[in-house]
Amino acid sequence: MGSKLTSRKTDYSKWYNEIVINADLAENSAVRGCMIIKPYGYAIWEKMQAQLDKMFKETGHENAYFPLFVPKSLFEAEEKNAEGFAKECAVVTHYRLKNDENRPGKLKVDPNAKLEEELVVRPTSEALIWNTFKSWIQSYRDLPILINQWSNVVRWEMRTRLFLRTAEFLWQEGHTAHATEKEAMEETRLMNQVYADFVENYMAIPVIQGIKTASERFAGAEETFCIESLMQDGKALQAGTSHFLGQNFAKAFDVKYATTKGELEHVWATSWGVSTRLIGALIMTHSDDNGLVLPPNLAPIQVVIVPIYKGEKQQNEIAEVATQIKMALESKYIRVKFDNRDKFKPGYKFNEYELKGVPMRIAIGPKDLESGTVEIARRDTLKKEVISQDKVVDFIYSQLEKIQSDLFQKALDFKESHITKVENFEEFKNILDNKGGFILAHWDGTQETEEMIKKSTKATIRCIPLDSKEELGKCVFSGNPSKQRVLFAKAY
RNA sequence: CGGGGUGUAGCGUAGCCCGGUCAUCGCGCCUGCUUUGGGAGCAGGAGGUCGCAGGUUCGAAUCCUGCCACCCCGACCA
Repeated sequence: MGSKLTSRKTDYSKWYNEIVINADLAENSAVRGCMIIKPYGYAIWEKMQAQLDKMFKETGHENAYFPLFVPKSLFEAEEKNAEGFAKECAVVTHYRLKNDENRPGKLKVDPNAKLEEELVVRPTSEALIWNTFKSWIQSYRDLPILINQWSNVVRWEMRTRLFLRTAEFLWQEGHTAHATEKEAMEETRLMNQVYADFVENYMAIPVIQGIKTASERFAGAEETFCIESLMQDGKALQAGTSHFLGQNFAKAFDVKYATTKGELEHVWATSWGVSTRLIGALIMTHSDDNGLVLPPNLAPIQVVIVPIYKGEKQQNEIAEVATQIKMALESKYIRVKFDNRDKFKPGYKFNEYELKGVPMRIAIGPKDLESGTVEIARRDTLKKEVISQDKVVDFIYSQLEKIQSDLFQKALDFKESHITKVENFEEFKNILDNKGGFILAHWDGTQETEEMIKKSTKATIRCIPLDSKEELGKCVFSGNPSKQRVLFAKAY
């Protein structure tokens, strides 16, 4: 039980569109890939976006938008960042097509339309944004700059995975500039906390906050904070990251400010982002074999009303009751859909909305007309109850809250029961193979050990948890002394 | 880029090893009637250059050659 995104790919595709981009960007190399954005998935993303946007603004950020294309010379300015992304960049080399004389009616890239300088389709926007920050910052009075951008980015991964790793994805990227290291570090931590709050309270997904090891760090960052979540199949998923960039980008783009004493200093930076990958996390955390299970706080439709009737007369009678209930719920800001389509039978609709994860369903039939009741079903538990019509609004209202907290609690219980402390490598491998989930183990702090463990088990260090306490021990792999436990898991 | 696999109707597939009324079945779609409290039933119907191009043969979805596309596993990754 418990759904994996992969095993349900076909099912989920039923209500999603697929947009596939195939492009020949250069004559000698076919550059291919696909982007998958699906209307229903997008509706969920919109809800997430609205809430995150609110939280960003509450923490003092404002939205801006920067170009899609990054001139190559600009892209390569911060070397580590450029190197980290070099292998996954889509590159625009030409600006025109023309008729292909060998294939009538077909087009080919016009070799005469080669760009002087190639344009990189942004895999992330640090370079562009820092190039802009350079012109915005002269004095300490200009700081801090707290910017967020909602955008799409392209990363040409070798292999894609629905929602988790698509060639193009939607995300937000926050970029901030600060006068002091301390302030930048505070910002990094703050935004990681904002992510944790959002994911736990709105997505009902428990997370572990921590910092990444050097090898897992964002290219160009000094420190990467993250939130790690656990999927139902026991694999970990990085749900969001917040980077302390130090002065790397300021130095690469020569961004200096005058201090109160009139001295020139490089500014300190952060960047942070979450993406449509979160939709994947949502699916893999809560869904079951009947389809999606959405937390009420994010469900595009929170309540669906399905009428059951024989004949037009009865349909009209029920529609009247349904419409009243709909209006009453909407007055409490509950998102309701009354599905009065005659083309589908009730059973079909029940299944359809279960597949879509609508948290609550109200069914109204002839029996209910007589007794003044409705039947209410919960998506997460699949339990049904008959409620009198005058109590529907209060009942739904409280149940939506309950579903939200129950979903979180269930996921939390799962996560807590899948964090295992191990003391030696045998145990480590055993837990990994038979139980899955997170493993808390001692690590000697070296990259070699991390690499060896990864090679032999495919488990990586997800993070060094923020709340981990100092505890002397021996590295689970090398036996060398260790000061604290770190969090391992197989990850997506 | 390395290793495996698959291409037959909108989707999922049988047939291929053993060439010959084999283009199969399910879902979906259309029409009609009956149905409607958990994905309806019956009857009828539409829809296919069997990935593309060659070759072998009296005859190719089936055998051979070349190409193309896609999928899975690895390296890479939010």
